[in-house]
Amino acid sequence: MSNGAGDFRSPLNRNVVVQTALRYVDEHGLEALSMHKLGAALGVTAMSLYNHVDNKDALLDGIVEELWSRIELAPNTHDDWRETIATLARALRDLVHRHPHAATLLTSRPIVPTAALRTFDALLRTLRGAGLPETRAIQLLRTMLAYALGFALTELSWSNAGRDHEEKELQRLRQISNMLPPDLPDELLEVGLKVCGACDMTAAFELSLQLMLRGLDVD
Amino acid sequence: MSNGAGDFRSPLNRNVVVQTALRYVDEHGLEALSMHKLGAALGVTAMSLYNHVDNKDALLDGIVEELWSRIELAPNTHDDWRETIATLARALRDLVHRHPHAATLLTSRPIVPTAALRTFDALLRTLRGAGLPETRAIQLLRTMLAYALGFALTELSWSNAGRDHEEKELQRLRQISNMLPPDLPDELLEVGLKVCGACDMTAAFELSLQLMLRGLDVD
DNA sequence: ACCTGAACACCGTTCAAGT
DNA sequence: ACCTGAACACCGTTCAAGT
Repeated sequence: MSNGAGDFRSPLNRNVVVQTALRYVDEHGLEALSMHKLGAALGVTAMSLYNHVDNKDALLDGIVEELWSRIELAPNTHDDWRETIATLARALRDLVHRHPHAATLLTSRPIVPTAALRTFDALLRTLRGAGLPETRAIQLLRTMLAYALGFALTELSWSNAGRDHEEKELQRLRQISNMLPPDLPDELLEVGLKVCGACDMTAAFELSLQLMLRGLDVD
Repeated sequence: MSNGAGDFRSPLNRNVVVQTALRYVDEHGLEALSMHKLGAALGVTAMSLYNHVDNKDALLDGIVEELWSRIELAPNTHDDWRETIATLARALRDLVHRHPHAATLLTSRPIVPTAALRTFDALLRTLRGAGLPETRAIQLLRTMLAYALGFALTELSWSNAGRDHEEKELQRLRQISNMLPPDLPDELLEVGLKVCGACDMTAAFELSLQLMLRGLDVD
């Protein structure tokens, strides 16, 4: 018996290593991920992972690839390019919400995986098909990327524990005050509660999204 | 002689520890920061830092505080609230650009320092003074925060080495292709170059900014 | 081809001890 | 009050050795 999973386990490969790493981060947080512990989770020692991944940085890059490959664009039923681009924004925010602990990697690892480019390519095609000039389409894409990713990441970082909006008001306040400085002057407390208050973030996201698209529209 | 700086050095305090930490991250990158090395940079052993900071997480939180306190809002000369909010967006992007290695902390540490709240408070006052309903002002603030932070962070992560736009075209291409997968299909290469291409990011930022503000305007 | 043991320098953190 | 030495468990990574 050479490992806890028995001897019938198929040999490791890069893909299962990366998949397991993402699952591990989803469950235990990014800081908890180590080569040793990931190895243990796979019934193997840390050193064995280096047969499938160059080093830890490469593993993190692998997670980013995996994230981009899991983006789920809603089917583009409407023939409106504004809806198409809104779809990307929602899909990105969804992705961040599904992987809150791994999402920061999307802006901290400087790589653009194939899966991301495929998504961009499809979107640019649609936009061009709708008659948008190419430079405009690219600018639009970049803007939406930045908005959706930025919104989701700040939203997440400022309400980390806040799973659902179902929680009790009192513990919501407690949670917000944990993010605020303990020595916060009274006159700033109100501002903190307002800006960090959970409210309906989905609605806020949609509203700003529509505003942006309208801004593009009147051009 | 108890340390490299001589015996006349004034005793450490939390502020100089945090300041030095930020400077260290600015120079050597976030990954390079360790308690041991920060101690050495201060002419002291790692353990001594724990007299001024609870632990490394608290140190990182301190850096986030420091970052927010270094935001520089351009003076609000115009009486136009759209310019006021644009000023915040530019200041945030500037801040990220001035501290590219530390900036990711802004969305990975779940705290909202006093300096941030003070900035928000001033802005909300101005917006209310211009006649905007409070809920609208807050939503506007959140949107701009997300947009500016998101734009700057994605911009940074996808052109990490790209210091100035003055660089040679060839090495710019080389740099981009470093971010792209080595096995990228040809048909996606063009998309990658377009989306990641440096172009004039400041202009792109401004353009989208104006579009968003215009979207708000026609309401 | 894949995995391991032993080993390395480095990490965060503690605690008792020094001044 | 502030700093240190010794010590701890835990990192990432290498390499020679096993199958």
